[in-house]
This record gives sequence, structure tokens and C-alpha cells, in this order.
Amino acid sequence: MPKIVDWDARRDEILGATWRVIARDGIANATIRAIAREADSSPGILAHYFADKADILGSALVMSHRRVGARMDAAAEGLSGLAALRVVMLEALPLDERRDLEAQIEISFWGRALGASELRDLQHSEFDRLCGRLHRHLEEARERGELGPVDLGLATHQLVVLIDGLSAQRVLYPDRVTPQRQVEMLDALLASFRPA
Amino acid sequence: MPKIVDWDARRDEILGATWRVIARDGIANATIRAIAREADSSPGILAHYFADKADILGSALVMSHRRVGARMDAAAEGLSGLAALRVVMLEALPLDERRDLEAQIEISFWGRALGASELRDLQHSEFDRLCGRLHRHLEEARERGELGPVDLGLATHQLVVLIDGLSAQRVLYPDRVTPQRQVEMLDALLASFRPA
Amino acid sequence: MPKIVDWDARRDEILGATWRVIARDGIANATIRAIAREADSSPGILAHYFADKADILGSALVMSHRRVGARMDAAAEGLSGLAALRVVMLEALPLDERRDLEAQIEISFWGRALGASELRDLQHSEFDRLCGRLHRHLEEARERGELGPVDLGLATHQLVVLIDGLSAQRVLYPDRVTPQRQVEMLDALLASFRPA
Amino acid sequence: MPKIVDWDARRDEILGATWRVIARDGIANATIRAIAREADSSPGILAHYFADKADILGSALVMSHRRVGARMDAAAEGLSGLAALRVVMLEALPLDERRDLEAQIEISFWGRALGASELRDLQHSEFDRLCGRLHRHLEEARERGELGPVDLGLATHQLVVLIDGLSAQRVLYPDRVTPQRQVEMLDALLASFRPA
DNA sequence: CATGAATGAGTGTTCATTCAT
DNA sequence: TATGAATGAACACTCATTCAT
Repeated sequence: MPKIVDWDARRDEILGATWRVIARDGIANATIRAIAREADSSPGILAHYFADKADILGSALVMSHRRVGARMDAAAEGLSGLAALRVVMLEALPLDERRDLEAQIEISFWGRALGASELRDLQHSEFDRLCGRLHRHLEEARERGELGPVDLGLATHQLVVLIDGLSAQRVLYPDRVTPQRQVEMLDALLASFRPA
Repeated sequence: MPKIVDWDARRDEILGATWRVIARDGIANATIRAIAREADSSPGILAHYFADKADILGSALVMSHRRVGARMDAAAEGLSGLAALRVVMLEALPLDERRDLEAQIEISFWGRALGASELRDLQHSEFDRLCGRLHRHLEEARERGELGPVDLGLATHQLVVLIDGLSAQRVLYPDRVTPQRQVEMLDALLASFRPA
Repeated sequence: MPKIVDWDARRDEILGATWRVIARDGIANATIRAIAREADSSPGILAHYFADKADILGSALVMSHRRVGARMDAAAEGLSGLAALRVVMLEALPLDERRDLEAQIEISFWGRALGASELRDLQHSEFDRLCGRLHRHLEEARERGELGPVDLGLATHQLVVLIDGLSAQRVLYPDRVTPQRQVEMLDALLASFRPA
Repeated sequence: MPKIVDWDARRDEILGATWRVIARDGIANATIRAIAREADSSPGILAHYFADKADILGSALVMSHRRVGARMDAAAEGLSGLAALRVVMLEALPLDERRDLEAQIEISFWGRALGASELRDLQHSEFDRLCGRLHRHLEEARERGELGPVDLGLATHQLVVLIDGLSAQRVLYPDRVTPQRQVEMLDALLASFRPA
């Protein structure tokens, strides 16, 4: 009988190690050896679970997005309109340590996307999902009469720009971007959507 | 001292080549050889102008910031308050090709800053200068009675978050972030600062 | 002892898979994993049947030689002298698909023998057997008065040189070395042995 | 001023080291490190002179062929017909240490050609040149009336089969294939071409 | 000053081998 | 007996850096 291994669990473990290395040492120092060491493993083993390094990094990004998406689903359960939009946005912002890590991952990939077109494509498709979700909640809000005369496309855009801007600021200047400050900015933006 | 002038000109030329390589191939592919080739030069010569590769990349970032700062100075000449703030912000946003390049440089460095502390420090000090400038114009606006009851610290923060968020979006999804859209968002934010 | 039979059968199966991989992908790509995959097996199992990779490759070569030898025995049954020599030679030449495979195996090992002395020794002893067989038939031919004034050592050598040369040509330029051409060359050589 | 280096001389030096490593350790052990060590150099330097390892090996083969071709040109100078053919063939056979080395190189590549199609193509084109040369001298011989009723295509083929067969035998069993023996076989074949 | 050849450490990746199951 | 996960060394190749010219 072969050694029983929970394939998906081991994969996730390696991706988790990848996150930690990226966040701690930067994506430029996220070598296969460093990831293997962080995962208490050997360099060769990564070939069992991933095709190559690009697959590891891409999978790490997708996994991060999937976790955020799952949390958004859970948080928006039973809600709709602006209320749903707010909790969804709160899941997207780097408000605690776990989400700081996600923001670090995300921003590390931004610079890398310039030189790697397939990474770029990956980010585009992942980004579309988020935009779609935000837009849907805005449409709900409009139907519920929660909105003033705002352009939904513009409003969606403002929301993602807020996420990206706050993520970047939080990663680069963690001391200046407190969770309260983030919520403050989110609420200011949401307030601007409401009828006068 | 004609030699000195030539020396600075050659330095700037190399930094310009560095920008182009980063924007075209990504910062991960910005090797010394690639930069030297882009500058129609040889790898060894870079050692005459820069201590090492980190110096090249750091200098490229500083030069980018300095150029933006100089443009802000020129644009704000004779203006103050919200009017000055607006033209300064317009210089910070990726509204044309040259500033797209600057945004690409900037974002490429974000991911790199996680693993390189001296790059982080560099970014901090550069960032402080921008915040100071924005804050100063907001203070002027307050003195001129152009502002409603806004918290200047929060407002400053909203402005830099807008810059970072729009820069990231523009670099990653250039088709979706038109110059008009950027100005639209900026004016929406500035409007929220004014008295009701 | 049914187990033993299965054991040998499994061994032969693995060696057959080894042949196919060498012929298809080249000996440089004949990895243990590739062989195991071709044999619908797992990498670890090969350790049960063979000491190490060199043992697998060496055994594959020996098995190839043994099969050729067995076919020669069968073909020469009841014959002697030049008639026997001719059918033996016809078994050694790459005249059909199966023997093309054997020639590919053989030639793949030639390059490898330079760096691996034990493989070299293996090839020497295997080669001696073939030479002995050819020489024996030539002696029979002499006794039967089928030969002109030829040096048996030289003649033996000419025969093995013909086998090696035709095998190499057939493997490298299969389109140019038709079976007819091979028989033509063999018969020309045999004719030169006969009395004027 | 840059360090003056005779590019071609350095290239040839590396290829010479490649030959020696292949002949001594086998082509499977002809690693970039081993070649660099043999050339009293460092692994990285090979990238200056060759695109990759396949380029090194391919260039080594081409260079070997080119040297043989040059020697054939020189030897056949002023001769034609069977006389030219004989000296050309004498250059192709492993009659001294230098040509033993060439035969080792050649045979090492045979096994490798099975798995590498571009190497196969290289060998084909190189082989065509040799066939063309032999055929040309046979045509001269025919015009001069030196030949009996032989098929020139078959005769050409017999010559290359002799070269390949003798090369293989010489490499694998050097003690048994003396220079005299080789010349003996060549002359026997040439004799069979002459009118009865 | 400028060049580009040279170095050697570091990268991603492959692979024979081992071993717990 | 059979599996395939795991290891770690070796591979080809890249790159920042140095230095003789």
C-alpha cells in the first residue's frame, strides 16, 4: 500500500508556506528552496504537487482569491444591497493579520504581472469576479432604493480602487493605515452613494 | 565642469533605460545585462555610475519621484488651496503615457519592497514628501475657507489611497481606467471636501 | 513454483518496456519513471527486480542478445557451413521491425559503453559469443570445401563489421537501408569467400 | 579596451575539451561542469560561446566532421578516381589516435540522435556530404574505366557501411581492430570494384 | 573611462533511490 | 509484494559582480 497522503492538504500546506515566504522575504526571494524549507520539505517534492514554479505562484494567488471569495459568500449570507456590499468590502480590506497577508500576496503579484502575461490573464479573470460581485450588490441596492443618482460602473470602480489603494498603503505603511481608518474611508464612500 | 554634466546625463540615460526595461519586461527581468543593452552600453559600465544593482533600481525610483515632484512644483506655481491640490493630484495620476510608465515603475517596486528593507525605507521617505505636500495644500484650503468640516489627516490619506488605487488599476487593467474616469474620481473626492 | 514464473515474466515485461522507451525516446530519456510508466508500473517496483538502473539497462541489452542468439540457433538448426552462416547473419541484420528495435537498443548502448566500464565488459563477452558462432560456421565451410583461400579471422571480422555498419546505417537513415540492400551486401561478402 | 580574446580559438578550445570528455567519460557524463573543468574554465563561461548544451555538443560534432572533411580535401588534392577514393577513405577510418577520438565522438552521438530530432537532422546533412564525396570519386573512376560493372549507389553504400562498422568495432574493441586490419578490409572492398 | 570576458553562486528542474505504508 | 511520496544531489542555465585590457 502506498503512503497515504492527503494530496489537497499537502498542496495547501505548500501554498501556505509560499504565502509566508512571499510576505516575509518578498516575492523575489520566494525561491523553490525557500518555500520547501518553510514547508519543512525538500525542493524536489514540489514537483509532485505542482508543474513548475509559475504553477506554485499562480496557485498561491488563486487560493488566496478563493479564500477571500468564500469569506465574502459567508459574510453576505442573507444580506443584500448596501448592507451586503459593506460586509463584502470589509472582507476585501486588510483589517487583520490574515488579510494583511493576503494583501501582501496580492501586491507582490502586481509587479510580477508586468513581465508574465499568463499571470496577467489570471489576475484579469480573478478581478472580473470581484467586480461582478460588487456590481451585483449595487444593482440590488438600486432596486431597493438605497442609492442616489450614482453611476453603478463608476461606483464599482471607486470600490475596487479603494480596495487596491488601501491594500497598497497598508502593506507599505502598515502603521499609518489602521483598521479604523480603513472602515472610515469605506463608510465615507458608501455614504456618497446614498441619496442626499 | 563639462565632465560632470556628461556624467549626470549618462546616469539619467541609464535610469531611463532601466524604466523602459521594467515597464516592458517586468522588474523580475530587469537584469543588469538587459538594462545595459537597452542603454546601448555594456554591463561593466554600470559599476562606474552605480554601486550595485539595488542602487540602480533605487535610483530609478528616486528619479521617477523627483520628476513627478518637479512637475508638481511647476504645475502648482502661483496656485494654492484646492486649485493647487487639484493640479498636483493631476500630476500624480497616470493620465498619459509618460505617467503610465511612472505608475508601472512604482508598482513594480511595491512587491520588491517587502523583501528589501532599504528599498522600504526609501519609499517611506519619498512617500512622506508627497503626503506633506498634499497636507500643505489642504491647510491652505482650510485657511482660505474652501473646506467643509473634514479631517485633514483623513483627507490626505484619501488622496494618496486614490493615487495608489488608480495607479494599480491603470497598470493592471489599462483599458478600464481611462483618464476621464480618473479625473471623475478625483473631482468626486475633492467635491466631498468642500462645504455642503 | 508459479511465483517464479510470474517473477521472470514481470522482469521480461519491464525489460520490454525499457526497449520501447529507448527506441522511442532515446537512451538519454530512458529514466526509471519513464520505464515504469511504459510498463504500467511504479518507479519503486523496479528495485524489486533489479539492483539499480545500470542493472536494468544491462539486463535489457543481455536479453536482446539472448533473443537474437536463440533465433540464430533456431534458424541454423540442421544447417552448417555457408548455408548456416547466411541464415545466422540474416538474423543479425535489421531486416524487420523487431530487429530494427534490437539495432536501436544496440547502438544506444555503444555510446554509453565509453563511460561505463562494466557495460563495456558486458558487451565484450556478448560480442565474443557472436564471433565464436560465425567463426565456427566458417570452419565448417572450410571443411566442406566451400571457401576459397580466405583468412577466417579476417572473414569473421568482415561479417561483424557488416552487421555493425548496417545496423548503424539502418538506425540513423532507415529510408536508405532497405532489407534488399542489406541482403545484397551480405551476399556480395559471402560471394567473396567462395572459391573463384 | 576590452580584454582581447580570440573568439574562435576559445570556442575550438572548448570543443576540444568536449571531445576529450566524451571520449574519456562517455557522452552521458559530458556535463557542462566536466567540460568547463577539462577546459580549465568555469561553467558560466560556456554561455558566452554557445547558446546551450545542445549547441556545444552539436558544434563539437560539426567541428569533428569539418576537420575530417578538410583532411580529405588535402589528401585528395591532385588525385581522382579510385586513388582519390582510397585516400579519402583512409582519412575516414580510425587509423591513429586522433581519428580514434573522432570515431568515439561520432558513435557517442549515434545513440543520442534517437531521442533528439535536431541532432538527427544535423547528422543527416553531414552524412549527405560524405556520401556525395564518395559518389563523386566513384563517378570519376567509372569515367576513367577503373571500375567493373558495379552499381555506384551500392558501392557508395558499402563504403559508408565499412566506415561505420569499422568505427564501431574500433571504439568498442580497440585491440581487435588494428590499422592493418582496417586497410586490409578497405582494399578488399576496393578490389571488388575493379574489373575482373 | 569603457569593455566584455570570466567567475561562481544561485536558480528551477530532473532524477535515481529509499522507505513507510 | 507493491506503491508512490519523499529526499537530496546533480543538472543546465542565469546573473550580479569583478577585472585585465
